[in-house]
Amino acid sequence: MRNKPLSVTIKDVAQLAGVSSATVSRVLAHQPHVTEKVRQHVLNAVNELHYQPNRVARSLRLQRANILGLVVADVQNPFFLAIVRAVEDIAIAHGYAVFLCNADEQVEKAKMYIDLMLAENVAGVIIAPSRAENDPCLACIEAGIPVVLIDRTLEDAQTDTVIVDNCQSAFRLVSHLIDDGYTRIGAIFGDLQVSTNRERRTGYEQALLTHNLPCAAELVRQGKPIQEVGYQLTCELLGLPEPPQALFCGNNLLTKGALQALHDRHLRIPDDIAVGAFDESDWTSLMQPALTVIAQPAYEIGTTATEFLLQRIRGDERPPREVVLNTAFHIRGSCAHHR
Amino acid sequence: MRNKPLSVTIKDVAQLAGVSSATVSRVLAHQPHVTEKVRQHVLNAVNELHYQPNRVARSLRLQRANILGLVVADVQNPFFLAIVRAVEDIAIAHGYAVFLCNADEQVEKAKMYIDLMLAENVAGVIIAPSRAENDPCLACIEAGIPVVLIDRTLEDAQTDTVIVDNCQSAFRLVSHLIDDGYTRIGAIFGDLQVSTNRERRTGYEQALLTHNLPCAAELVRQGKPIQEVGYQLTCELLGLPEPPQALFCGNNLLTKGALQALHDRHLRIPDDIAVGAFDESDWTSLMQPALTVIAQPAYEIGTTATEFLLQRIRGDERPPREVVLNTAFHIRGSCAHHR
DNA sequence: GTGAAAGCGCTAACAC
DNA sequence: GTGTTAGCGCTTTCAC
Repeated sequence: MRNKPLSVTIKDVAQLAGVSSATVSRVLAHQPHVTEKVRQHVLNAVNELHYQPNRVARSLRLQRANILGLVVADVQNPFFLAIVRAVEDIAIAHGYAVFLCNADEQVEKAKMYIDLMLAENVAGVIIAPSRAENDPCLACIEAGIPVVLIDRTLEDAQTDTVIVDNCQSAFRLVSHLIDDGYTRIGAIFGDLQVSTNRERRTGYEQALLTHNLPCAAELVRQGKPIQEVGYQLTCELLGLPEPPQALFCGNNLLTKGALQALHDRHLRIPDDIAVGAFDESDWTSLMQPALTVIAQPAYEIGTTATEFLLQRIRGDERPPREVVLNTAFHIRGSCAHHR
Repeated sequence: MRNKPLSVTIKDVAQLAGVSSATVSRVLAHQPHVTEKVRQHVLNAVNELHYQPNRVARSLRLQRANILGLVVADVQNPFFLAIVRAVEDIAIAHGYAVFLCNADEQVEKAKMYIDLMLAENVAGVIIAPSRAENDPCLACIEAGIPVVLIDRTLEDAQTDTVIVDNCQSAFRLVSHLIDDGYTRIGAIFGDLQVSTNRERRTGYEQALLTHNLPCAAELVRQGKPIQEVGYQLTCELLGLPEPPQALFCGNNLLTKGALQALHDRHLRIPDDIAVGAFDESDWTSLMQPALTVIAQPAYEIGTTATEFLLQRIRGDERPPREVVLNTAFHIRGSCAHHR
């Protein structure tokens, strides 16, 4: 085993400053009742020794680490990645480290990570699950740790939630397609156990109904929100006796699969089939033509959630809040007037 | 403040099993010299109480947490993201959590994170910096913590390194362009302080020299490896009196900027200009035409580095190793026979 | 206003 | 083979 050089402890500082470790602790915690002179001595000693408090010891003593847990369903999804960055930015600014957990669409992995976070005494947790399984998250609430949910709601969890208006956003996009003259609009969604996907489908259906168009069950498909499934579901739609004129993709990974399918069949966008999708990605504007999308305020979701969490950690006992953030609608070349 | 319910400690287990906490510790550490009968009693108690060792207390006691630090230059870069996933997978399998730090191309941020990691007693660190600044990383080595560098080498740091053969890979790609008949090949690279970028440029130059082509200084540009800079550098090349027939992009973010620039000027690939690039991204095969790229074995870099790090943590004192992994060359539609 | 001392949960040296 | 105990570095009563 490598031998780690001993680091400078609070005792070293106390000794150099000629006070007790209790006093050093008080000074660093910005507590009152410390003489200004003593305070200066302590601060000088801290600087001289480059003292950095041992976060582990503090965690053990306080039974709470200055760490925020963050569980996302898939870090490779740019939507979640933007959230990760936001949470990190805010957390760091408040002296918290972030324990990032990539559940990777697996409930067992999420559970394992949450147990790990609890064992690390995290101060609070932000969870952005993609599945309906709620067990892991509830464990945190049971453990008395503040929890903020993002991206989707959870029926059995009464806790702060930050989401977007999925239904309204989907309604807007599909309505736009209808206004462009498309009447036969296919749609692919992620698992319907997830509130997000249910709401997006509802928005899709309501748009059709509002414009007196039929909701053909054959035009709506759902599956695991990954690229391969997007590819397959799109192939199914294209194989229909009467294939759709336009396609609504309910998630950015499904979108990638769908585009791959259209590409492989040499279908031109929007001439052969129009496309509108949920989620902005860095390649959506690079495409030829660029993709019409609903952009979620991912970064803002992250910052809002983190601020809520920090409030709870500080002891805020208000009843749970649900914040609904606005999406942005970017109309680009992937849909145009039909025919 | 919320009051956290008391968690079950090693003492509770000891009491239920009718042994001392030391024995429980021994059983859980898989130490020998424990009667099978006692062992069973302890394990039963552990299961019954759902005991989970407090990782914080263990860290404090051992002066070393079961946490691996991972510092990447930019998590939004798919290359680093793949590494993140790899490190996580291996670490978790060995009972380690991962403390992910996104340096975000900022040395100060990297330094701050590294201080934080040291204060958290991480067992070891994997660093994938994008800048030449080496200070933060050296702090770990000084602190006696095992360090594995990935993606690039660091002259003043004698420590394990996992990289790819950037020079050879660039040589291969540029040679391919030359074989296709392109003689005037522009190139854009990230900062030349970074070994990776220097090597890629060397490969580019050697390919030209080997094929008896001139190395025109005007055709080579470098800057911060971000999309905006890629855009700008490409515009500069296109603005030359005699613009390049082909473009070699030395990094995936530069590539995105370059493609955006070509797109904005309505240049067709490969008819107007051919493109070859470093790094596979999820959109490179989605493009029309798909992009010819050198794919780095990002996941393998991550797994290799993590395995090295775990060996060092276990006390391996071998001299530092440098592993060079192979890249893959995917020839696609973005370059074709010239004229 | 400051110090002494206990103790967070765990491991490892030392008894027996 | 198992128990007793000290102590990791910190915060926080409780004295004075």
